[in-house]
Amino acid sequence: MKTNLSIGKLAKAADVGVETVRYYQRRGLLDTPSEAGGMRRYSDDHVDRLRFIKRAQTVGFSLEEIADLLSLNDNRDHHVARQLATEKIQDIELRITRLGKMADALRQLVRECECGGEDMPCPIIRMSLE
Amino acid sequence: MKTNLSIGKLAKAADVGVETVRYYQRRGLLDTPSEAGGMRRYSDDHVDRLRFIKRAQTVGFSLEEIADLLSLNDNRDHHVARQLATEKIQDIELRITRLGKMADALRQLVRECECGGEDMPCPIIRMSLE
DNA sequence: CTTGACTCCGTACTATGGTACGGAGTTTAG
DNA sequence: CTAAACTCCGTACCATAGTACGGAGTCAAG
Repeated sequence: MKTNLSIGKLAKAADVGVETVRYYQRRGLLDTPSEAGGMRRYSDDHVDRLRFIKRAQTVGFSLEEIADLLSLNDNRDHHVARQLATEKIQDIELRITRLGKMADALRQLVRECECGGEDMPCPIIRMSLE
Repeated sequence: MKTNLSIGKLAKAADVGVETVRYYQRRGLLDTPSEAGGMRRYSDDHVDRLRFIKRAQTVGFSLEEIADLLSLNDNRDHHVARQLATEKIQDIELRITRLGKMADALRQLVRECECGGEDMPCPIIRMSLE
């Protein structure tokens, strides 16, 4: 496990800005290691955590929801964690379903284009959603 | 096809605020019907479009990206539409993969909780993402 | 035919998720 | 050992996606 990253190295490794790291610390999403003589030092775990946050964002979770997800990982109270996790699984499955339908609609659109069908409005919106 | 909705009825049907409808109009996501004597009238198509926007947002698309998606539907230039659609399909598939992995990790977490394993940090973050 | 709800439009404010800036101290490469 | 690059922290600013407000006009139920 590589450790001893400066905040700059951490940010680069996770492909975020230094200011973003600090912002997440302020929001409580990332812990702030104690200063070992002037500068704080970070580890691979911090990199993973940052990457997780970024990925979760791209699939539509807010920082608050992400904090929930992260708390599952951190939480020693497994009863609460299980409850929360179960809710989040439902939520994620719904999102997957929606995305799947969007992709289907787009594939349909592409097929129609290939068949050269002109002037018909392509039906992305009118898909039987949810 | 039900038509002749007032903006208030439209908003209620799509479960958004009236101001949100106007905002989407300003952003060009929804057309603004011409006033038929003082008030604008909306149809079911507008309801569908609003619902589509909302769903797309919950799975992580910005209004700008949603405008792209909607333009696919509206676009008569099928060559461009096909190109754009293909890109979006890739994008959506990536999101689905990520969500699937998150769900897997959460299911794993739930299993561990059920087995009563205590004190081990549950591995949501350290999943082989992407 | 009035009165309360609704519409129109413009402008202003809000919350979220950052990004930029600046001054003082620290570290590290040459 | 010095100069550039980096760190720390606070505060200010920014974009996105709305939400609220207010005045003037419109519509519809009693």
